[in-house]
Amino acid sequence: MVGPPVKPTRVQEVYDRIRASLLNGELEPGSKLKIGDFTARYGVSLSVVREAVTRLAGEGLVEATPQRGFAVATLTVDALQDLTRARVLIETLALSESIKFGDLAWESAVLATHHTLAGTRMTTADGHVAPDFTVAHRTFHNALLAGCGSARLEGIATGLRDCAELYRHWSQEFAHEADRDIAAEHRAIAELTVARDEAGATRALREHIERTTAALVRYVERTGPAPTSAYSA
Amino acid sequence: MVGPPVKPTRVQEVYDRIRASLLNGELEPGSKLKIGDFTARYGVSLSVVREAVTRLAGEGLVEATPQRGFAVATLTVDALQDLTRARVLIETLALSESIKFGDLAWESAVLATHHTLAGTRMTTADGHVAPDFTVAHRTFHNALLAGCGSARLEGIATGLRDCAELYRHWSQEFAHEADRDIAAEHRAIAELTVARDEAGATRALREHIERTTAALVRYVERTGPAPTSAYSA
DNA sequence: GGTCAAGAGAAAATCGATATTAATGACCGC
DNA sequence: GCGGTCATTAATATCGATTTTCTCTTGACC
Repeated sequence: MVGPPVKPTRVQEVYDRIRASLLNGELEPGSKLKIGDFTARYGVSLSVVREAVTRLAGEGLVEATPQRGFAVATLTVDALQDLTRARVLIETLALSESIKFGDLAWESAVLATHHTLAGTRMTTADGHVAPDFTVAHRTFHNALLAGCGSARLEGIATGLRDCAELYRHWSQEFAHEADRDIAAEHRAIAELTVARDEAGATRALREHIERTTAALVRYVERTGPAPTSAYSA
Repeated sequence: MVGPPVKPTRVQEVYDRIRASLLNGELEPGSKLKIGDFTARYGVSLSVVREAVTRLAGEGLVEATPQRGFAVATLTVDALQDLTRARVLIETLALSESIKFGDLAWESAVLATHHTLAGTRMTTADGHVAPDFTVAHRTFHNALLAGCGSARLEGIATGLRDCAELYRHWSQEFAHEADRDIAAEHRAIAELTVARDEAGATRALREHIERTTAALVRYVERTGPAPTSAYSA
């Protein structure tokens, strides 16, 4: 009888905070993560920050280069397209499985999370991405795949999505996708999914993901090959 | 002009060695990984071992429990079946993509690695799994998926396979699968793959994976719920 | 004018010690 | 005699200092 520990360890706290910063777009892709800065900001020792960042590197949110430290994952157009391809393949796979095996509770969750998403404004008054929206968006997409019945598959899909999320912020800040009706895309995905239309739902999801990438590519190509990579020179 | 670092860091060395030990079945699933032991064995400091093990935990080869240290990943029957399902879905997906998009070099590599595998004895004189075979086996399976054109997808598949590899040793040591002709399975997979028979090849791969799991399940059920988990009590 | 090399400075990697926390077993009360 | 409580012990988590490695600047040389 051992409950999951009640008191989070320092590493866990720091990990959570840095991760949130990354996903909120508070750190520029490609920029160096100086361990020293974080020790000061969070009032912990090198080791703690180091371990937290090492974990993030394992998830692919951060790039680790021996002897040269850590940097927020950079994204070249090539890498972005590989990421997108992997996401499309794996997320549509998970969605197919969900549609095949998902139960009523899953269906209900899809509807509920979509309703929440639909009722959340995407941008704040000053034009930034609303934190609420980010959360609702992720929750909705997670719900879609939650019926697949495989914790591993779900985890993999979520990990890939988080990698992409790193950059979604940057594209949305700069390349307002005026020509998209994102709400409609979400609605279509939700409706086709609960209607158990496997082909339709996966197609809608694929297009949704690919449109987001297209916007990202436009952004990356306009900004240059992403803020200086740790290597590239 | 920055080449990949020539001199491996201590963490990297320790990481590699522990990882190899895990994959070679030198550490019993579920057993605790005492940091202190490793510092003595490898002549490095706590921090180094800790970081190496943290990385392994990120890959799923090791379980980390706050305040209670690290243990070799345990495998319940449930978790094993989830792992298998994820592997089947993702490896067959990657194989399909390979068959669709793989080029001549990929085809050649499949044939070459299969030939090597076919020419390598599985067990040593004393009945253990031959290290050569383990390497050849992994190389072959990697080659199958290498044509999929997505480094990410390939990496994910490899990661899942490594997780399973952790236990393959234990099943093979104890449950000699007399009723299987593993060589024939590999041959079928290789032939169907180079023949670009997508349905056939993926079916053969799926059955190959599922047969291995069946043997593992027999082993786990016979041995009990795997050598005492860090939790379970 | 440009290239390359030496040196100062900054950052990462590693270490050994300290503070916390969990596991172990003896001890006491019921 | 049994269950529970409290010291003891072992291992983890954290820290701050030291060593090693890279980076950037400066200046000599081609």
